Amino acid sequence: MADKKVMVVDDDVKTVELVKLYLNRDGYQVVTAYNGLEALRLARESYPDLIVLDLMLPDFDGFEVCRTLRRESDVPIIMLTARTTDQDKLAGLDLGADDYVTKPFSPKELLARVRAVLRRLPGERGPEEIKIGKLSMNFATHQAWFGGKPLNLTSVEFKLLGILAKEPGRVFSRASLIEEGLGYDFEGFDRTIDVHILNLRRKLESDPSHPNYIKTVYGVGYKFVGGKQ
Amino acid sequence: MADKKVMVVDDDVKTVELVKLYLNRDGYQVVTAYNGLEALRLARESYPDLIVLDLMLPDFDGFEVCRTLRRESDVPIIMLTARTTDQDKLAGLDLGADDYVTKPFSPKELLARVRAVLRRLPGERGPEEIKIGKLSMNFATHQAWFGGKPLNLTSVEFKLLGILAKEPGRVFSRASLIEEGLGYDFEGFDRTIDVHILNLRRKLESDPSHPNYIKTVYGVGYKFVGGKQ
DNA sequence: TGTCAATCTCAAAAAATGGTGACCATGGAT
DNA sequence: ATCCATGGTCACCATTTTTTGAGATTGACA
Repeated sequence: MADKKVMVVDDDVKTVELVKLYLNRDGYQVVTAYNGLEALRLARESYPDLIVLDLMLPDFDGFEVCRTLRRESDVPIIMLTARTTDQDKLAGLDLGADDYVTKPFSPKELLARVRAVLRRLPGERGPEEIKIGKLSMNFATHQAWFGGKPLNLTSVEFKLLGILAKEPGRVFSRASLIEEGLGYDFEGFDRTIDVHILNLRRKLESDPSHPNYIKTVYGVGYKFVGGKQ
Repeated sequence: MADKKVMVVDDDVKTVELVKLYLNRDGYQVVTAYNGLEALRLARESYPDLIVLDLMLPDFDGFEVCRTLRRESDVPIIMLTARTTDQDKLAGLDLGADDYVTKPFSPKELLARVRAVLRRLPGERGPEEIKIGKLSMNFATHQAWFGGKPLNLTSVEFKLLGILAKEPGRVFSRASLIEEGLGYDFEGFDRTIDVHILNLRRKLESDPSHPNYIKTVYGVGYKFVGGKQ
């Protein structure tokens, strides 16, 4: 999944830095602006996937920026506001902001909302279902079938098979399977992958020692293929 | 947009004034009534676009008023009810109200619902009612039935079950259940979800330790399924 | 064919996960 | 004030999953 770009607009440098830190740590690319004019210019040239926009800006306020942006694109906007009265909240939503967070906010909450807004975006959730040869996987329900029969996979197995099956034929190194499947912070050995692959093979290959679907590419890694190949 | 007219009916003057204040401030025209008879008379002569109606009125109760009004027009009605006591009374009855707010309510919340009902924003509110297998839920009245029998759910339980049941089969992580059900600002642990699920199971599974409907997906989260699966 | 590293396999050890009862805090209702 | 429903937390346990270690096997290549 390509990194999403988030633009953070606030006149307070500390706030911007804090938000940027958290967003970066969660894998987002971040661009920053400290006033409305800069925000508009940057939005037009860097096409962020989402904008976190403070209501109070030195030149003209977030309302104005929000309205202008909305005339030009339908980029999701999360409003940041220190005001807490109901009118402001509702007015903010009316302007087309997708969500709002009142200051002071916890970075965790903002992060959660950023994720939620991006998740709700049409098409951003990736395919819910794939079908390659005899394998079908449904990522919404976490179910997989092979030749019509349900596979009883653990969550790691499901994740790994998903990574492989989403790009049939492509070879994934153990390192990249670990990163994507077990997380960047995984500290263990890459032998672990071997065992998961073994278990997967036992669940879907008729002869696990001579796999037809989950193939080893000697010295490189593993790949999934739809049929004999 | 032309000013919408909202009729507020409650025997408590303070409540009426508060609601009126907020509605006015948000650009609505407001007419008020303090008992059922007055409400009916006023509804017939002033044609409000929406009615906020207290369930407990001095002369005859909101049930009667609601039913009578509904016989004469399809004006949207938002019911105000006290939290637990009236909830039992509501069991099994279809009032025909469009939404339902429990006292004590924040003016902010009521305002949001008024706007939602009047604007009928597409997608803003899901379906008012769902039915999956033996489960039915009515989101307007906050009632749920299982196999025809009313479930006595707390508000968190109702919300969580609603999230699960709106997309049967879909697996929800504890994190997303927290975000959607308990709010983005929830600071607690995800074990809290487990306990709510436990309580839900006790209320609708015949054998809570071997659930047929609210299933655990080990290492991932929970899902609701209509029947055996 | 011999050699070495890569991979496979098994089973034990370790860790993660989820169910559940008990406890506490809060806030309404009585 | 007292009681009760609600929601949150904790700790213990059983179960399941994940990881590891060690030996067996396989593949590439001189």
